[in-house]
Amino acid sequence: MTAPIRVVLAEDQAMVLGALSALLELEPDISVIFNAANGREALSAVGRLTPDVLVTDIEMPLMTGLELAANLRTSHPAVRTIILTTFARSGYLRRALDAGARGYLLKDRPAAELAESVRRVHRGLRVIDPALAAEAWNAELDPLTERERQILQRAGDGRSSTEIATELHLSEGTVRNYLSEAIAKLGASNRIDAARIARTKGWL
Amino acid sequence: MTAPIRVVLAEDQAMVLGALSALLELEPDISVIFNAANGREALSAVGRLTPDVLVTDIEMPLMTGLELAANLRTSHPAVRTIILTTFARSGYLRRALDAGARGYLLKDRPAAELAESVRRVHRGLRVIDPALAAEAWNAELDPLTERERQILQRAGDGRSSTEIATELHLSEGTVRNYLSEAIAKLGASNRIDAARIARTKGWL
DNA sequence: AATCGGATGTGACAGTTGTCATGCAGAGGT
DNA sequence: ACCTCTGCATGACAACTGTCACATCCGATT
Repeated sequence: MTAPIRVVLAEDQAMVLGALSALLELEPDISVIFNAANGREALSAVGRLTPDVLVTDIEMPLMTGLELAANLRTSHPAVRTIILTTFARSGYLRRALDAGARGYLLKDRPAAELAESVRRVHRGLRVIDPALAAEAWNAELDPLTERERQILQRAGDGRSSTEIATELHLSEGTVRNYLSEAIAKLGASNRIDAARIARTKGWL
Repeated sequence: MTAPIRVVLAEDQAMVLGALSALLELEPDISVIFNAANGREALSAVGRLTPDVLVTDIEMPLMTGLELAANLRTSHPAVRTIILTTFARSGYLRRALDAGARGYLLKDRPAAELAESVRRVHRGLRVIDPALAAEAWNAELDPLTERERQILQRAGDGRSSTEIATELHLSEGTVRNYLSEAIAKLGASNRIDAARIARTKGWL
């Protein structure tokens, strides 16, 4: 028998981390050598242990999974990264691939796919959630400008045009113009709807 | 040796569900007899299998964990329910306890606490996340009426007063009145802000 | 040099939202 | 019966929001 695949796991919810670890440890050909609670911890573990595969969540404190992937791409190119996340957002997938990730897996896929994905990625293959890959193929690009994004974020948090204008040193009319533009671009019916849509696409 | 504790698990993210199941199955005195993907499935599984303990997430499609707990309290009072969730919201905890839950556990607690909590609850004890319990002690009560909650939910999704009025068979003025009330009660500056505040407290 | 897109601004207008006073009907408590 | 609370409603007014037409400035592309 060949040596097991050595895996580092990164996930900020301790119980989910422990559970995923238990799940992978059930596989005789896979060995979880470190459980990291955030991206920073994972980065240092990878440096010390040089695993074969890294499985990481995206939204974590200190360092996100996407930042981690981007970092490892240059510092440890031999380590193959799988992003494991709740979010089926084409914007995230795009960023993950740009960061050199070899896999993008959703937490609502069956548990068996995790080990299988680790094996595939270890063999040098790519594993992209099929539904999301299809969607990303013809997904619109982010139509928002940087200003529109800034303003939409704040509007989505319940700030008024006046407050946003003050905060960003703009006139109130300008803020309303940007929001109107964003609403039109996203086909939304008001600022809140627009913020919601942008969030689900991973553009905020 | 006594018979193992029979557990039904409910969690909508399949991979997390499988992983938690694997984690509990590692314990010799615990046996996971059903994995449910939502509250409705869990409800029927409990009816068929009458487990000792139910471990359930809150936010799930078709039926939330809180609704499930409330339902089981009367239909199957012998089944002890543990809520396992990401959200440290005192409003959720309060609703969970009102719904007859015996445990409220956060997903960012160590993995070992899950099995331990199952055992304690099975022995008839309560298990409440200590930090959250302390916070809930002096947390404000939910000031919203049922109508206000319904309307605030929809407003927070970007629906206009008119749309909400049509959907709920109310007049537009009434919808605005309820929103105005909710905004005042929550000390918010507009409907969006109000929805945001209510959500972070677990009142939506 | 000419053009274009992005960032910024103004002014005007219509539509939506937030507030308040006030009213009415039904459910419960005294 | 009487009172009070809650849910629902209306109307009026002020404030906020969304849209549009138009204008200026700047940097990048052609």
